[in-house]
Amino acid sequence: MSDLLQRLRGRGWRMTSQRRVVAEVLDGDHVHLTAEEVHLRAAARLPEISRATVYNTLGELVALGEVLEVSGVGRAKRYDPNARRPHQHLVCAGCGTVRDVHPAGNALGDLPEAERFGFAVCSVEITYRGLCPACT
Amino acid sequence: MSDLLQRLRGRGWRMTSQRRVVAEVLDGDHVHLTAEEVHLRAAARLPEISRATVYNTLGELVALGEVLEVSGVGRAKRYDPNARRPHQHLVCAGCGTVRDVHPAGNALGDLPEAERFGFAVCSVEITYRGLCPACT
DNA sequence: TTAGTTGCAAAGGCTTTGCACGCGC
DNA sequence: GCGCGTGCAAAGCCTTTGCAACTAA
Repeated sequence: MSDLLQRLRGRGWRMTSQRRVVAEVLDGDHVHLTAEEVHLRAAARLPEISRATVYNTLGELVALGEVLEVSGVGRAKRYDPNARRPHQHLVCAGCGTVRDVHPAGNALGDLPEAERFGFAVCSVEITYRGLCPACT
Repeated sequence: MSDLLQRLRGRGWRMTSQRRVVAEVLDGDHVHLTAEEVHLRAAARLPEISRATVYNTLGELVALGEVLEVSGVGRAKRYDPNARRPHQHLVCAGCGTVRDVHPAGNALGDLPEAERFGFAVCSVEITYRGLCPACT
C-alpha cells in the first residue's frame, strides 16, 4: 500500500474516498503532477471527484508537509510527494520533464551568516535547468 | 542613465517610449517586481501604457536574457533585472520580500555527472526560504 | 450527532491573444 | 513606407470561494 496513505492515517487525517484516491495518485518516485493531472488520474478511479476537492486536498497535503509544491515549470504548480528525502530538481527547458536528483554532500544549505541579512533561513531549493536527452 | 537601456540600444532593440519606461522601471538592484507592479510604475510616467505592452516587453527582455523570471513567490511571476551578475534569492515566507544574495564560492553549479541522467545542464537556481527580520 | 468534507458553479487573479491603428527606423 | 510595436477588449488558464448537501468518526 501507499506509504503516504499510511502516514496520513497515522496523523489522524480524516479519510474519504476522494482523499484516498488523491494520495494514491501522488504516491511514487519522480512524480511531479499538476493539479489538473492529479484530477484527471483521480477521476479515472472516482469519476465524480471535483477539481475543488483536488485543490483542497493538495493544499492540505502541502500544509501537512507531506507534499511539496514545485513552481517554475510551466504555468501550473506541480506537486511532489517525495517530501521525506531532501532532493533537488532537474528540469528540461524543452519538454518540462522534472527529475529528482539526490546530491551527494549537501553543504549547500550553508548560506554564510554575512549573506543572511537577518533572515532566519529554514530551507533551500535548488533547480538545475537544461535539456533532457530527448530534447537535446 | 540606465545600463539596461544602454545594452538594449546596443543590441539594436527597437526603442519606443513604452519600452524605455519599462526598462527604466526595472533598472536597479534588488528589484523583483511583478508585471502588475511594473505596469503601475510605468503608468506613473506614461499613463497610456497598456498591460499587454508591459507583458510583451517583459517577455522580450526575458528572451533576450536581460531580465530573469522568478517564480515561487506568491502567485504572479517576478522580474529581476540583475541578470548580469549570477546570484541567488533569499525569500521571506512571511511577507514575500526577495533579496539578492551573492554566494562566495559557488561550487554549487556542480551537479555530478552521475546525477545528470543525460541532461545538458546549463543553469542553476537557488532559493533560500525563511523569515526576514520584520516577520520573525 | 456533528464537525469536517464534498461538489457545483461562479468569481477571481494573472497572462495571452487578435486585430486595427500608430510610430520608429 | 514598411514592418514592428501598441492598445483595447476579450478570452484563457489556473486557482479559489460560497454554500448547501453529505459523511466519517
